Amino acid sequence: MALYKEQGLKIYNSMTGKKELFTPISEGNVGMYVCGPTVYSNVHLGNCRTFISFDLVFRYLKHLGYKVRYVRNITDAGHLENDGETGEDRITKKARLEQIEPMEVVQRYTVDFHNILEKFNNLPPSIEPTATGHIVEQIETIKTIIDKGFAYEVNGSVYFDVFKFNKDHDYGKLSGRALEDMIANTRELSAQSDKRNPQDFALWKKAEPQHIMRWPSPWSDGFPGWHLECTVMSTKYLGESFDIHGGGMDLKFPHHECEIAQGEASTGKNPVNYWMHANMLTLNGKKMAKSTGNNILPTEIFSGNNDILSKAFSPSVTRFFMLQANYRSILDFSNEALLASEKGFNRLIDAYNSIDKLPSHPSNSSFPVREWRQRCYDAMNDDFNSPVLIATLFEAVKAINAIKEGEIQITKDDIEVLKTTMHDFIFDVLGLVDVAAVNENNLEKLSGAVELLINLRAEARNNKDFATSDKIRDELLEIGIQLKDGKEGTTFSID
RNA sequence: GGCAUCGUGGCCGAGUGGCUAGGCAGAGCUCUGCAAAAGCUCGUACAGCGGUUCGAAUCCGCUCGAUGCCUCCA
Repeated sequence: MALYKEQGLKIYNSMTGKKELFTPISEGNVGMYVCGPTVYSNVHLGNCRTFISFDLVFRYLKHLGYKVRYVRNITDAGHLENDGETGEDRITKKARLEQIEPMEVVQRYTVDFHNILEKFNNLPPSIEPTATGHIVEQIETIKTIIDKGFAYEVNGSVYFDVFKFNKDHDYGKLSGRALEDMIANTRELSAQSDKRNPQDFALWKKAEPQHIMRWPSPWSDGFPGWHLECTVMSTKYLGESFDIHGGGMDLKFPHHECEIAQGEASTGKNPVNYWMHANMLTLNGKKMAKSTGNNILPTEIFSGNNDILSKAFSPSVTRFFMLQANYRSILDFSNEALLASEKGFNRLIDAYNSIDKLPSHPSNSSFPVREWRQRCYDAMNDDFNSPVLIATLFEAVKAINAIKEGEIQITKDDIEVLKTTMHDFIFDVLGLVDVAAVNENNLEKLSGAVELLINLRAEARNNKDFATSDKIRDELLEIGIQLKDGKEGTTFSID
């Protein structure tokens, strides 16, 4: 029996503001769409948080036994820097600055995006469609929306008629806005507009002569509106209605609101059952953003080459740091928080690695392993509450250490359950990586060498030659290998 | 200005109408040749002011503050 049948997963639905029991449209199958990046510069850590959050969702759904189709787009068509009617798009601008082709920009930063997410041990999505690869489909959807009367053409551009849509639909229901309020609070736009109303948004834009990224369409040589690609590609690969749509909080309005409008206008159906929004990662208390320069790149964290951190941190430690907060909470990035996470992470991994050496008791188990395992699931079932999961895993860390000390007992069967559960959650669900264990072949040789030193040190200690024993201990520590004297002998860990 | 979210101990961060997660840091103890590691113990926090309640940090109202969105952004 699939796990999902016995575990009641609840998801916080941004649309209703409530945690709801998750029931996919088709039993056992999940369709999930997540808004991907615009590839015009290096992906920064704030971007990564969102994708790590949804990687957790993806991993847990899979762990529960669902067959998941995870679609995440790459926005590679040029979109304008602001809502003005003229101006350069981001990708073209970058291309001009770096004196390369726009598609070279796209390629370069798509590769960067993939590399970084791989370092964070994110699983690749099932389908990663690009906006430029779906121009034909986007044009078809625009035609449909025009036919249904929810869009109009002006001077080669096509706009979505928000006012007309709002007459018998609710534009703003996701973000809790009312169209009337938006009208009252509309900012003055200096640029001249072809729109009937400022709230209308572009489905197709006629390209200015200097605009390089352009495609022919029935209305003009131009390019699609930003919101359209997600509607088109989610519909194409997941259907007119699908289960989960995710993205960063900052996309809730207007991007996701527009997606709903486009979907409902073109198909008449509610496109998404569960909306999920990952919250922002802040730096110095402010949102990380490419446009303001308030950000840090993952490579700067891994290398330690930055002004914020006192040392380098591995991708897994960084990921662990993020997973210690709920995806719906704002999380502030700081050196102190990373240092704390690193210690905790190492303690967790060390405990896991020591399970194999635990002594078993023929009959007694004073640690309630099965009850504990269910609490791990309970945590994740409660809207992917990774911080509570981690807290629960630390209960096992305590137990493991207590067993090691001989303070409590556990049976062989329970050790097996403990180990499997720890492995499932640490590595499969949370997606953490034991850096030292990655290269197992070399680790074995290294272990042999360290064991030799441990034995030499033990001999020296027996002979009360503490100068030698301390030399071995201290110099190993300097290299990054810590010896740990316990009741059952000495073990070691590698930083 | 509008909409939204949030304000938890030294720091990071969960959670809940009554039984006060977890990590890091700190103090004491145990173990140890010394240390580290590990274990045990300790610290009683929920912005402020009112209200509802037998009881609220948890519900309601107000005040203050922060952040996000309202223009591209994960």
